Amino acid sequence: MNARPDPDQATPAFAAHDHRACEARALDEAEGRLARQGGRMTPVRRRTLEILLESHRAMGAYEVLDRLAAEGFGRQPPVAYRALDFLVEHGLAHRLQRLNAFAACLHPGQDHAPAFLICRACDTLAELPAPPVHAALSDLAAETGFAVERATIEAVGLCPACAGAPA
Amino acid sequence: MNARPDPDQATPAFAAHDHRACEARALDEAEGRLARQGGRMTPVRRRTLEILLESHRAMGAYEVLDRLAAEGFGRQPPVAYRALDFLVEHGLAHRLQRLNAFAACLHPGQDHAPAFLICRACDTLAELPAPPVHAALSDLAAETGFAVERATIEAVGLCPACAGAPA
DNA sequence: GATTGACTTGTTATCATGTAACATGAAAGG
DNA sequence: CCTTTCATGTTACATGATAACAAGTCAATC
Repeated sequence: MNARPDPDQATPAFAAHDHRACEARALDEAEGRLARQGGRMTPVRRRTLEILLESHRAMGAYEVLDRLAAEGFGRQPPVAYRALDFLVEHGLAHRLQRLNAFAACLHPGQDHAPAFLICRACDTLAELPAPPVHAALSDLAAETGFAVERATIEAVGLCPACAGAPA
Repeated sequence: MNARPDPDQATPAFAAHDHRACEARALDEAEGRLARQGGRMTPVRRRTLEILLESHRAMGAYEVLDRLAAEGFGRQPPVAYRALDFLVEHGLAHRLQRLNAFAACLHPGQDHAPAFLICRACDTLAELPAPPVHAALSDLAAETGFAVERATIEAVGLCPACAGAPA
């Protein structure tokens, strides 16, 4: 129930902190991680990670690309996408995803706190009422002082049918 | 603990069911809802909803657009987007969102079950370790027989700073 | 130290997704 | 009938993402 554990561990992003150190530590860990995993930390990749680390914000690939181009790296989309993909693959960055797709609502009217289950084999989508999950999320967020207004909860996996009969 | 409550209420999407009835019921409820809310159920909108209801799948806007165009409606993107937005606004469809953006990972190495908190005012993003939320989601999913492999949990709201000093 | 092979970077071209801005058309209300 | 409002349609563009290919780098071996 301690809302502020070791700041080095929990890094709330909202709290005031020594960002320079925060950045340096992440870069440091990255180097170590890559050394152990055999990945190569090249200039573009390092710079890309630094750019991402500058702010506690999610950035679009093209925003990153602009920065890279301004510093003499290639100005074509693949340059940024490749560096970003590399970082994600090695656990150094996250991709915040969106499906950009629509589905009919099967529970209109009921109070809405849905979660979505998407089968990666047959693309079937199930909408579940998920108040407990939303509650768990809101509680966690509240510990950092964040007020959740809307939440997106999507799971990818295998539906019973596809799990039973893998193609 | 009943894995199969009233099928009319829980509609698992994965279970065998009378889809014709399922579709009809949703359309029916939609009409009622719009009548109460004052929304207008026009031909494009109705057709769009029907298309979405045909399958338990999420569809891309351009996929819907192709269908609409083939049936004599406009063939420009806004036609589909407007109909879909309308349905979403009136609670008749969901938009499965993802941010399509990147952020540096602040907890590399730790076992990863993160949730993201995105402040809508300052765009600051916090990454939280959220095993309880993932656990709650997996438990819920397991009740339908779905095996979660990856989950995306994103919350939009106000960070403490922006909540305290609303611009 | 030359050669090979894997990997990285860069390019061009194209596709997919989403929106802004404006013109026309139908419908409800006075 | 006229006005206001909302729906539909268009063109044009912004943004996000990838395929396919050419060239450079680097380490390891022969």
